[in-house]
Amino acid sequence: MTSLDDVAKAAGVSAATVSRALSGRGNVSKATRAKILAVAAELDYVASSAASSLASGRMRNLGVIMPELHRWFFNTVLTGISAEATRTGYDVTLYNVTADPEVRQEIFGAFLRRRRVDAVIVVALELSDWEERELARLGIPVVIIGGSSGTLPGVSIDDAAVTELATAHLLELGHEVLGFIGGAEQFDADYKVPSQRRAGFDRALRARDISSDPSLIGEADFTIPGGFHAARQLLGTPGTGMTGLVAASDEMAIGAILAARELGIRVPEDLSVVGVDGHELGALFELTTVDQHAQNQGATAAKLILATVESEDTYPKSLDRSFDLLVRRSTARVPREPSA
Amino acid sequence: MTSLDDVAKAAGVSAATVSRALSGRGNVSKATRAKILAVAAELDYVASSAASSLASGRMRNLGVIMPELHRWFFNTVLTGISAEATRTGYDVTLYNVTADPEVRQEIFGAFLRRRRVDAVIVVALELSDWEERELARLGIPVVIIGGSSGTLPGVSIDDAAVTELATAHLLELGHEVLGFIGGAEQFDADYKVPSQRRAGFDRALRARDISSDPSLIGEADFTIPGGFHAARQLLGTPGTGMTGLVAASDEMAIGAILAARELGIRVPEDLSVVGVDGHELGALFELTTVDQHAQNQGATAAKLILATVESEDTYPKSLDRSFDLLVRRSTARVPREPSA
DNA sequence: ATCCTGAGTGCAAGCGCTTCCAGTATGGGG
DNA sequence: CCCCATACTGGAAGCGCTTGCACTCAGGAT
Repeated sequence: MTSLDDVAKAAGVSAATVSRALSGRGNVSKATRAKILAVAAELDYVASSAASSLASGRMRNLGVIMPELHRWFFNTVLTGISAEATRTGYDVTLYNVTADPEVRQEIFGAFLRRRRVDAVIVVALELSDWEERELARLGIPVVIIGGSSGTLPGVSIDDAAVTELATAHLLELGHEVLGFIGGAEQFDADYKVPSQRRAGFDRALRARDISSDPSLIGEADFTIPGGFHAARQLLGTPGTGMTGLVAASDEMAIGAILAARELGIRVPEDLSVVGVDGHELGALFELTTVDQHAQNQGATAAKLILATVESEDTYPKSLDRSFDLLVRRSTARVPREPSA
Repeated sequence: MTSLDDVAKAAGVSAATVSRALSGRGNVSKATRAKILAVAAELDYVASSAASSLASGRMRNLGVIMPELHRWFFNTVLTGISAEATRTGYDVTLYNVTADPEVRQEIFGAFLRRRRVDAVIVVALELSDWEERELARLGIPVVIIGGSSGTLPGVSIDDAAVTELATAHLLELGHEVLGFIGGAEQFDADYKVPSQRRAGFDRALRARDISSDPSLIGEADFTIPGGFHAARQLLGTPGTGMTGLVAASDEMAIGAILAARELGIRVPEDLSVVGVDGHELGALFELTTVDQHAQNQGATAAKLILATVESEDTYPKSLDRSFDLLVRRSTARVPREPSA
């Protein structure tokens, strides 16, 4: 392995100058820099990250903490983060916090404290006080995506607004008896998004003075099978008059469409279904949804936090937290005579 | 931040002894070790990874290279790798090689060469000669999952055997006219799994002296929509007499089931469908499949390579590359009078 | 002509660990 | 009772970079 000194000798300058030339910090004359760059390329020199980190305190490494990788939101956000990090020359270290509390404690209490990362992005994880304290103790920038924290900055979208928009869409189509599939109570301790999404649904109904029927609220785990089972129950109940269904995630919405098909309920003729996410699979099911630009959320968070790390500046003022209604064919004007 | 020296002073021993006590290398008396452990816990000491890496050359970091994160196989394998790495005290650094050749070159030519990782797992990526050379140059263990290399060791399953098993299952049920949905030609340059899976299908047919009908071979990209479109085309062709369909991935198999439903073809009464993977979603569609234990593949690869790194031993001799047929309800005995 | 400023460079002191080596006990074998 | 292996421990030399500081040398201001 060629070292800094090798380059310095070959270029006839000191190690300090090579370091400055390669890192861009400090003054080096044009000619010297060019020479050094040439020699470094020639010798195929790549700096040792450990040495560089130890001396400078900078790791060029971004930590990402997420509870799982299977669900669309997570791997999509991660893809966005990774792309942005790579562009900026940063590595991405993934900490997959599992349900096992020991693993979780190990990650916050030990892994992160090795000072491996310059910054941390936390994805859809509700942090305990202890975890927030551990994070704060690291003294590095932290950003939250998909979730919130009293003390930590986030780039999350407005999780109530998305379902409110989805619900309003159905209301505008004339639907008055709406069902909702969202997060189960037991999730909320760990993850506030489900209750926010639910709140948006309620808000939209309240704005039109429509009361929601508690028997039309289903609970699921944001997956396709979860949505399927919840929807089958909702749709199997006779006499509800439900003509529209809002699902708090596209995966659940797709599950609901599958359930409807199985029960012989036509979408959108008998039932309009709208989701939230912008999942790629939505196209296949012609699902109307609120696209939350998840990959972009990841990229934005990464851009934001890396800018902070690099410039030691404060966070930029404006963030793209946009989302928009993507109307496809799973929603339609309310039928004249409601089914069931 | 408390340092090694702080602990040494507080414990009344030298830094060398603290290092030995904490790392487990070298001899330290029981009493001294206990004292040091207590003091370290008290001071909440965690070693700086940069310093430790620089001095020892060990990173305690596992690199994972994958081309994408969306498809089930990738995030499942990654989950397995991550769990195992965390258990062993290793970080996981994710390199998401995108389609952009510049990114790819950057990762192999620069990121990996910073000596950040002790070992690399390459997932489902066909490497160019240059890439293999770069990897070899790092002088660290490399393992391939889902794919192969002439020179690098792999833990992949036998990709022909899985489809052979799936196909044999249909043949045993009496099906004689089988369709196949697999990878499109253009993928093969980058990724040999598709052609292997196809080879397994052919082999099973040949073993029973059944010739495969080229018009019953569909091409898709291993996703649900891909499978859907390919199957719709296959199933839309009248007069083929096809009663069984083998898909090279569960996602494509699910797409095929959706296509069949749309066309009014009953599964399994009119058409038996079998996939390969063991995708969680398979249960919802009652999909018969060949489970390849993807998460376990990731965990196995990680275990293997971390053992190599830790002990500087050679690779273990026996590996679990098992897969097994999981019969659900998407396959059935061939109908008396074939449909269409 | 003299002073000051700032660009360009090298020296050397670390960054916080690991580990080789040497030194001191300690205990069992002869 | 002596010797020597063995178990512990500390000293000190790095690991390969970064960066504060000191120094030189021009060129512009006075």
